[in-house]
Parts: sequence; structure tokens; C-alpha cells
Amino acid sequence: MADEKSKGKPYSPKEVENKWYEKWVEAGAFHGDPKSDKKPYTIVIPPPNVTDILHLGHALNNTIQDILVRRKRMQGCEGEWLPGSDHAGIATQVIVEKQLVKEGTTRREMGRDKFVERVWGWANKNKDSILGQLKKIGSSCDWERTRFTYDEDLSNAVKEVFLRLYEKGLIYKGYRIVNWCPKDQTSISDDEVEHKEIDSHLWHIRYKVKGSDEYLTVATTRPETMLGDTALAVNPTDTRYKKMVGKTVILPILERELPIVADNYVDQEFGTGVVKVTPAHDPNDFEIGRRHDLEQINIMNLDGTLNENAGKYKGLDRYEGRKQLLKDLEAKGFLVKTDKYKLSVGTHDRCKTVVEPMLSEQWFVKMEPLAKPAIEAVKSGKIKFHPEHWTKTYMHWMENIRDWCISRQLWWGHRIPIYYCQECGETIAARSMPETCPACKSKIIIQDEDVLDTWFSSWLWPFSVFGWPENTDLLKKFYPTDTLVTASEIIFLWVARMVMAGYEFMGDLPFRDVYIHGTVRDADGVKMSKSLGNGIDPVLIVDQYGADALRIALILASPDGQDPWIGQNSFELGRNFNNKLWNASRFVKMNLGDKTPDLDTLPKDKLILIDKWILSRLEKTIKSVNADCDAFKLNSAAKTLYEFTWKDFCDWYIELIKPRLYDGTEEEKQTAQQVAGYVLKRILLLLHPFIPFITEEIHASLIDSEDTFLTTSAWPVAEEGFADDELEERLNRIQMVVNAIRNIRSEMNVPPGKRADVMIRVDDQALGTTLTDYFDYYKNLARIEEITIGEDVKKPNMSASAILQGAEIFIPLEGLIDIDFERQRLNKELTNLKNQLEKLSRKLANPDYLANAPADVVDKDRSKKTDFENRVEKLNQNLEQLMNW
RNA sequence: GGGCAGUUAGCUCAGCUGGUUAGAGCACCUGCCUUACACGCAGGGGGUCACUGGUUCGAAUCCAGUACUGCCCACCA
Repeated sequence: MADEKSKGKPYSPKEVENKWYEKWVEAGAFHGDPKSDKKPYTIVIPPPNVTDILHLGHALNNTIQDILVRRKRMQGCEGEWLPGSDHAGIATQVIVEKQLVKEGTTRREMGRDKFVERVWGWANKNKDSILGQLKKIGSSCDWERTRFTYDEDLSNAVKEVFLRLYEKGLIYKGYRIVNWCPKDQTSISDDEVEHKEIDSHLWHIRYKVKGSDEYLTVATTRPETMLGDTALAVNPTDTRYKKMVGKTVILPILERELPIVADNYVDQEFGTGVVKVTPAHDPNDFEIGRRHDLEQINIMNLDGTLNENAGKYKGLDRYEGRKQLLKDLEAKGFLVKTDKYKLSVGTHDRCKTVVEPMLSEQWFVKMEPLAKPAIEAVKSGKIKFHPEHWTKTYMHWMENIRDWCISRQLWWGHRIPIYYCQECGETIAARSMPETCPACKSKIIIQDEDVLDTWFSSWLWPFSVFGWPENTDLLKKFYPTDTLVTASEIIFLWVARMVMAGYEFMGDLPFRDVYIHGTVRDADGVKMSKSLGNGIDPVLIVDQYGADALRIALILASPDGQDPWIGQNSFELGRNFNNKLWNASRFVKMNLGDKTPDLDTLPKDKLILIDKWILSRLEKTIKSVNADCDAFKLNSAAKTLYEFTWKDFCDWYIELIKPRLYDGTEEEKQTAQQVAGYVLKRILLLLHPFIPFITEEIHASLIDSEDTFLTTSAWPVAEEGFADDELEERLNRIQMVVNAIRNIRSEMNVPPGKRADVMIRVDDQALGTTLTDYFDYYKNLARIEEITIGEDVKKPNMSASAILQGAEIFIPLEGLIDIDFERQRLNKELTNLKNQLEKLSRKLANPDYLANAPADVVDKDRSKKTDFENRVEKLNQNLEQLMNW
């Protein structure tokens, strides 16, 4: 970068990023060694689905993980960031099925084995693409250990877990009302159901009481389910209906006879106080049915059409059937009224289809025993959520845990390791197909058709990836993992279940810290999603601005724990910052001279105020960044670094050392060079986890070698003894003087090219000395020609003035000054100061304040008051003088 | 129905355990191609800190309530 060609050109990431990524991988910088003596730091990636293409959510998620693991490596840990992807049962199967439809065939036509083979082919092709995209954004994963949730060894873990739980009696098969997705034709778990509020109706339908002219009216939101009604229910204490209990009603249309039962579940206040009972299509009705021994009539096929139990409606889709049925009910006078009604329907989180509660035989995991240690782990603080408030969400779910429906009527996934003897009906749990039935020795045995929920493999991820159930070296070294980074959407589906699995199978927690970041939204605050088309492709951003710009912009835009709002131009911030860093580095490099610089030693006895100031700022910055990173406040850490780099280092330090670099003695020059190099290297180190490519490139250029990596260098330690508030305050005075002069010049329209003479009256000698001693360093910043500094400097005629704490600045502007404008300027300042002063005076006159406030606060206010009084007086004088011109 | 967040400049956000002349980035206005950087430099305008009470000598900051926004959970047909 130091060559002449790049001079003046902005940083171009493309040439740099691929090169460094390859070098890092070649050097094995991302590979965790289980034999290492270093303390491990482990992250397992939330495996993206094979069906995924990288979006900004992934980019944010992985950037965070990358920052954490890169920093830990630099801090001397044996880092292991294990990547991989998820076979994503339903999502993947659906994609391939769609392809088949286009080709004019179906999975059933194809047969199970062929179909699964076909999906494998597709998955193998796709899983590399998302992982490749992760490389593009700089993710420092250990690619030699890439895993897939459907890999053979992970399948073994799944089987092992199933069998252990089965033997313990924690996995059982049962008839239950489950959530059925008619589109994908499989059951799904409660946690995969998303509730949505829709505008619908509450239909009131009357049922004739047998042998009388009386009717009972029920209110329902799903009228079609009446085809499966097997009773009506009322509350036993409901006086309106007491005499009805035990009687029979006639189901409209189908004209079946239904008993009227009394059940406490019924709420007298709601609707009419009479409930239709459909045990096969509603979980509450199912329970009522059990209590009253009612028949269960399933009226639906697996695709959501009505079946033969629905009479003339057979074959119609559930909603079409509803329409027809309502028409008939109305025609026959059974529909009493139709009210508008908002209700919440469950939808399948993958395909958004409204799920149907349906009676079905499925496999379940009994969760309560597993939840116990998982609750304890968080309660005791062994596992911590960041931000902390997610603890409540987690706890609430855990404490109200329900059994997990794990069987899916799919072909793509881990097949349930259960076998049935076709002759004696024996159920056999086994790792593989048994030769003969242990009960009857029959050889006619078939495997359970169903596969397991995709999360049934994901919940084992933190240990299955390291070879469990074998007690491998990897497992010993890298489990428990340290930090889990994810979005809040999968706290239940994944995070909570991993905790349970960790304790149940490893006897230990799966991770210590859970960092929950926000969900990426677009510039208008709308969640980015494929269907809305408001997403931004991270790969395009990388092409346009570079991975570093993408990364730092994402972090800077993501307030800790809140949802970031991101638009196209959010990334310009990152690009601009990188370019700033690039150019500042170019400047430092240009001034380092020819020899290879020593970037790690300070000429401690030759430092001047300016050097000590930047070193003080550096020490504080390092401490602050460390504290933030340790607390998972990456946004705050990034902001601190951004400010330090741009404001302190570029705007002030570099500008203040120019006089020494250009006109100083050899010693002065060297000191400035060394400090600049030293500070720049720490900046690069601190920023490296955030923007790895550009920092590595700059560093290589500084040392003129590509053999020593920043990425394997040590994280900077704050060198003690430089942090000095008093010293920073001294430099701050110089900054205030420069600012005041710049302000006057700008407001008075002094042409930038014109250097001005400046006079400064100081209240005390110390300030005068500082301003005098360092004049050469700051005179260019304020464009000063001659300066006069002293305690008895008088305001010259036709000059503009500024009044600071402890100093008064005059700039003679014969011919340039607009007296009216200057008067306005001073008056504005005077009004402002007077207001402040009045408030302060009132405060200091309050005896309660003086009695209660701490002494140092009062002291501060007192000296502030004196200062304000002083300034008001000076301003008045200056204004008065203005009148005489 | 319950829970959790949030409400500070036109926009996105800082502001830690109460004492600051309430900050930053973007946007806006003015002037600058000053030999690191126009993806830049310098200067400027812009906020009764959602509302109402309370605690306190003192509240953007603590407490209570209200309103709105977003998210999550919930079997009331």
C-alpha cells in the first residue's frame, strides 16, 4: 500500500480479502488443537439450514461469533469455532418435492430410498454454498471440522439419544391431538406453531333437543368440525341448562344423536354457555371426551380435505366444506347468527399454512424431568443470558414445559429407531434392523415409517459435533462450549432444548453464556424477509464495500440487544471508516522512514504532552473495549474504537505531530513516529476482530512482511501508568483554544488561506505556559500567524473575541470584521451565559442544597459560578468596547 | 388475558450506580480539493429527554401510573 500507485486512491478491499483468508486457513489459524495446553474457547455455530442462502441475519450472527472467537484467540485461548449446517427436515424435503412436481413426478412415485438419495444430492450441493458465503464475510471457522446434522456420526448420536430416552421411559408413543400441517402433511410440535390473529366470525348454530321443540345454541369459530361432534357440553352449575344434562340433541345435517354432558371446562360467560364437543379435532374437546367416554370421529384426511365421516361434504377442502355447510345450515334455519370475531389461528412456522388440530398417533418426549436441571442451571447463574432479561422468557417456557412431539411424517430425516414385528406385534427399539423378533423369532420386521423432528438432532449439536457418544479428545477439550450466539426466535426450539440435552447426556451445561442479538430490520423497521423482498444480500455488500465494511457497519448499527434497522447506506459508514483508517495508516507509514519500524516500544523519556495524551486515551480505550467485550457489548466497544481512531488519533494526534514530522529535530521526529506507530498498531489489534482483513493488510504493510499475522498476535494489554485525567485536561485546553479560534474564523468568514494573528489573555500562568510551549504544534490547526499570550493582554481595536474558561481570545480583524454581526455573536453568548449563571446562583443560594449536596459537587458549582461571572463581565466589557468603534 | 422490551435532535441510537451548558452517526446549512483521506476537513442550525404524579436540595437518569409502538407466551369454544 505504500507504493506510489495507491496514493490518494481509496482502499479497495477486493484485492486484499481473498488473499488473507487463504493465508489464515493455510496457516491453520482457525484450527483448534485438542492437545493444546491453552485454555479452550469454544463456539458452535447455529447451523444454518441447507436450504438457506446467506442473509443479513446470518451476517450479523456470524460476525458476532467471529469477533468473540478472534479476540479470545488473540487473548491466548485455543479457539474452536465449529461450523456446519442443518438438514432442515421439512424445508429441504419441500424444496425437492417441488422440483419433482416440475419434473412431473412425486416422491411417492419415486419411492422412499430414491427420494432420500435425491435429497442428499441436493443437500450436498447446497450446504457448501452457505458455508462458502460465511468465508466471504471472514468467519474464522474451523473448516476441518465442518459438520452436518445428518452426518453418519451425528445420526449415531441421535439414535443413541432416542434409545436412552426410550429405555428411561421418557419417549413414548400416544394418541393425542397434535398440530397437523395439511400442506406438508406432517405433525409439528407446539413450538413450530406461530399464532396469528385473523378477522373471522363466531357462528351461532342451534341443535334441536330430541323429543321437544327446544333448541340449544352453540357458538363456534370452526363450524365444519361439527361434523365430528359427539356431544354438547354445559357447565354443571349453569342453571339455564341444568335440566338439559343427560338429554339428547340432534346434530344438524348429519342428524346423529348427541348426548348433553356437564363439564367444568365450559365457561358460562362465553358465547351461549353451550359447547359443541369434537374430541378428534380440539385438544380441550379431546379431554372432555375422555372424561365422558365420548366417541372420537375424525372428519379430515391428511391433506385437509373432509373424509367420508363428513357425509355429503366428503372430498371438499376444509374451508370449502365450511362454506357449503354454513350455506346449508342457513337454508335449513340452523344458523342463528353470525358475529364478527377476531381469533388467533395457529400456522406452521415454515409454510404459514393454518394448522389443524388433529387426533393422531405420534412419538413424544416427556420433558418435565429434562427441564429440572435446565431450570436450575439458569437459576443458579451457571448459564447466563445476555441481555439478562431473556432469562424470564426461558424460565417461563421451561416451567410450563409440554411434551415434545418428535415424529414427522416425512422421509428426509433421522428415521425413528423403532421396529415392529409383523407377526406378534412386538415393538423393538434398536440401533439397526433386528434379524429376528426377540419375542417370536419372526423375520418379518419393519421399521417405523416416521422420521424425527429436525430439532431432535440440533439439540445435540454442542456435543454430537465432537464425536459423542464416544468420549473423544475433542469432547474433552472443547465441551462445554463457552458462548452461544443466536437470535431470540429459537430460544425455545433450540437453546432451551440444548440445555436439557447437555445435562441429560453430558451431565454438564452445553454453554455458559447465551448472547441474544436482535433481528435485522430494513430502513423502515420492517423485518427483513424473503417473501417481502426487503432483504439485502450480504454478498453484494461484500462485493461493493468489502467484508470489513459489512461487519463493522452491522455491529455499529446493532444496539446491544435491540433490533438493528439497516438500509443500503448503513454500509457507507463502514466503508468510510475503513477508508479513514487506511489513509491514516498510509500517512503513518509514509512518515516512518525506510527502516522496518519497531511498533512495540515507546521512547518513554522523550514523550511530550501530546504523546502522553494519546497514550492516556489509548489506555482508557483498551480498558473500555475489554470491559465491553467481556460483557457482550460489542456495539459499544465498536463505537469506542471508532471514536478513538477517528477523533483522537486522526483528528488530533496525527495533526498535532505533523510539525515534528515535518520540521522537528531528528529526535523529535523519531519520537513522534514511534508513538504514532505504537498507537496505530494497538488500534489495528483492537479492531482486528471487527475488521480482520484491512487491519491485517495494513499491519503487513507497516512491517513490510506478510509472514507475521495480526490474527495470531497477542491482544493488546493496557500499559499502566499513562491514564492521566489532569494531563488530558491540559490538552483539552489547547483543543478548546483551537476550536474557539476556528469558530471565530468561520463565523467571521476569514478566508481559509489567510493566517491570522491571535492574542490570548490567560487567567493563570500555567495555562499561559502550556499555550506558549505548544504553540508550534497547534498553530497550523487554527491557522495562526503570530501569537501573543499573557496575563495582561488587552483587547485590540476591531477584533473578534471569544471567552473561555480561564482565557480570552482576540483576533484583530481590521477590515474583515462586521461589527453588527460580532455584537450579535457576543450577545448570544452573553444571554446563554447569563441563563446558566442565574440557574447556578439560585442553586447555590438554596440552603438545602448546601446542606445536603456533597462538598465536591458544591465546590465544583462554586468555581463554575466564578468562572461564569468572570466571563459575563468580560463579555460585557467587550460589547461595550464594540460600541466605540 | 399474561410477560418482555422500547418511547431522548428530521432519522437511527449513546447517555453506567441521580449533580454534564443533554451527545454521536446520517440528513440539513456555510466555507474549503489545507501534500493521509472530498469515502475528506473545518464551522453551524436543530431536543420543554412520550405524558402525569411522586421521591429528592437536585431527575433524561430512581418509583408509581397513563398512553402509544414492537416482540413473545396463552386451550376459552
